[in-house]
Amino acid sequence: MTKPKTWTLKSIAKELGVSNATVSNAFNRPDQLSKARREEILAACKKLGYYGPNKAAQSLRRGTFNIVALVLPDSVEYMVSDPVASSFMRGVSAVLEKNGINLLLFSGNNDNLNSVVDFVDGFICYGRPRNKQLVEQLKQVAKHVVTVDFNIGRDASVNVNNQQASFDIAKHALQKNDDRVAILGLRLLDNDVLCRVYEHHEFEAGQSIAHQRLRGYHQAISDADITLGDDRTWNIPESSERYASIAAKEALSSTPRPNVLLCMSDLIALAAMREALKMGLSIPEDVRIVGFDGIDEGQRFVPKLTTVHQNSEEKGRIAATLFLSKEQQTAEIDYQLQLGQSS
Amino acid sequence: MTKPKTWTLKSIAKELGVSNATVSNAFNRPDQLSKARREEILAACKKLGYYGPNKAAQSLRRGTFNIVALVLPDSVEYMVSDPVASSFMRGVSAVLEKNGINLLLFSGNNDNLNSVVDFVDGFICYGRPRNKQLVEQLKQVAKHVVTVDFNIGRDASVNVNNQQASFDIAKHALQKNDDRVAILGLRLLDNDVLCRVYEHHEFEAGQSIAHQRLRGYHQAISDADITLGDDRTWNIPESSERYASIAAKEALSSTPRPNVLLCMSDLIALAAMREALKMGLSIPEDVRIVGFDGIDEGQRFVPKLTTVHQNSEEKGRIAATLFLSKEQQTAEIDYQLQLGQSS
DNA sequence: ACCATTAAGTAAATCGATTAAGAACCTACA
DNA sequence: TGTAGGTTCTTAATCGATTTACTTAATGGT
Repeated sequence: MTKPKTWTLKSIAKELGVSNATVSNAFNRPDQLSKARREEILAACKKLGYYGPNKAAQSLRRGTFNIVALVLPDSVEYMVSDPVASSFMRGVSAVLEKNGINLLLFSGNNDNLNSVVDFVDGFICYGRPRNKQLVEQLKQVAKHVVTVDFNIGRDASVNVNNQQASFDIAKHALQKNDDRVAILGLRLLDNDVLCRVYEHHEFEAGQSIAHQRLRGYHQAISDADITLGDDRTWNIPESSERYASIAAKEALSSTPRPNVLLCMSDLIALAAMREALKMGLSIPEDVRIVGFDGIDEGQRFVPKLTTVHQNSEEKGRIAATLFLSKEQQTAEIDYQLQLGQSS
Repeated sequence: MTKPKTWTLKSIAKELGVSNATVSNAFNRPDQLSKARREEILAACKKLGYYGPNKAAQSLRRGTFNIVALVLPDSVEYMVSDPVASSFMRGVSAVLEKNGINLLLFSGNNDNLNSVVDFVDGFICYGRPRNKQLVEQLKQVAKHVVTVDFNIGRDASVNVNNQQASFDIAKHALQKNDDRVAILGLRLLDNDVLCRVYEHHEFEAGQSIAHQRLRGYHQAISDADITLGDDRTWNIPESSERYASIAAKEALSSTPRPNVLLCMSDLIALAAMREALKMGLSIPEDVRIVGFDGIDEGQRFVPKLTTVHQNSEEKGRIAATLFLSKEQQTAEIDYQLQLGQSS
């Protein structure tokens, strides 16, 4: 009788009276045995109920897994709630699904990549994970990594052309050469401190998103024949309402009071708008404010935010494609200026 | 010198001059070695950059993976687009994340569970997968399976109390004992055929969702002293616009023309409403129509659909909890009648 | 001083596969 | 007939761990 247990390559081979290798080859390398032999084996396996080599063992041996971990900025919960993030995920999954690759959701709140690193082929990392240890680990991990919307200086990344987009949006906001510009920057510095930034030289060659955007702003400012004061740039350590409000308040109270605020995220821009309105300023008459991202709330706000909007789903598709190609490169995605009444 | 390669349990053991088993025990079974030894080993590993046993190998040996596959009814794409599905996912992920379990998304379009079965602990299956082969495989697979919103007669499942909910919604729709009732059933039969169903006896003990709902309807009908004709029940093989429209048209043209339509899904109910309006009937004056599910479109439709609404996020939490408990049971989740103008 | 326990650590089998190297056979050509 | 070349299949090492059964040493009771 046939054995009652669940079949393994070994037991099947013994049952059929051939070697392990032959069964393995029947499934994986048709050129290694005669066609007749192969079909005979495959048929027998089917009949006995052996559905092919165990994937876990196969993966261990081969070192490939057909799984990619999607590292989320925050909890999985956040990811499916946020429409921008959802459409990114839609793009990623469409490409992976077509290639028979499975998607593992990995929360950015985890503090250790190690819990998954041993059974995935690599990582697609959507935005900077909340837990900073993860970032450090991603820099070091010996697998392919594609980052989206941020850089860690390795493998591939997908970004909007930050410099160009920032240039465009700044250009739109600037109107006269006596405009008084201030910049509310996001993560210009490595340390987590909210402060004014006086020294700009070090940013000129920086590859971080913030530095790219800063260069776009600078270029537009210089194109408009405006001189940017040494003390007109703020660094906000994270995209939170609290920090943004403090920085915005400080900027709007500074002398000379800015009439153009270039903000590196919509969240910052919205906080700035709230502060400005609270101070009795009118937008855009007294101060023009522009953001970056294109979040929904910006479009619902009164006045509607002028910002840079990106195609998230395409971003997902590109990230996944880039991952599969295993190439080291930086891809750029399209963006559109979304013109509101805030500038 | 320390070896330059990536560490394995074996190489670490050799380096430290202890056996494989001792290193393994240091990580997994503290009681198997002295505290001093253990701390010494752990410290040395940390120093050398060995972050613990390889998870893939560990999983192969142990047969546990800390991954559960979420089987989606359709593509991943669909899942993140649909708000009800998204909130279900949110519930699932919240519970799993808390337990250190990873979530693998598995499309219901796949035709083979085998591509993942070897490296997951089991399956949470949200609704009947589009690909029917998957259902067959789920019935047979030697891992824990929790099904949601449908039954395959094994392990655990999460459902609304279909019979009670159907009873309630039918009760609400029925008003006088001369009401002429028709039932638009979903998957009452195994075969994929759109037809009238004349014989009800076989359904009385059936455990499928459809049979449970049917019993609820019957109970309400009999409570209202109404006699349901032998030819007043339709079977719709799948929840699609096309089938639903055909059945609805047929039911609304039958004699005596029904003035109450009990529909087993919102999609069916909406199709029925469209057909009724197309036929010049007014709702609810000429015909009262109720659905089941609580999808958004039903609430936007004019007249607003009366239906049964469920708490999807809680459903997700319960499904995950049930999965983790590995118990074999059926859980019920709350529901509310959502009263519109369609009845 | 003797034997029974207990603690600490090790050797080796095992999980389920892949694959390089080589054996056995067959064909064909000089 | 001897040998080069090509098929076809097998042997055995390997991936990176866990765990049972066993050895050895230390402890304790009488």
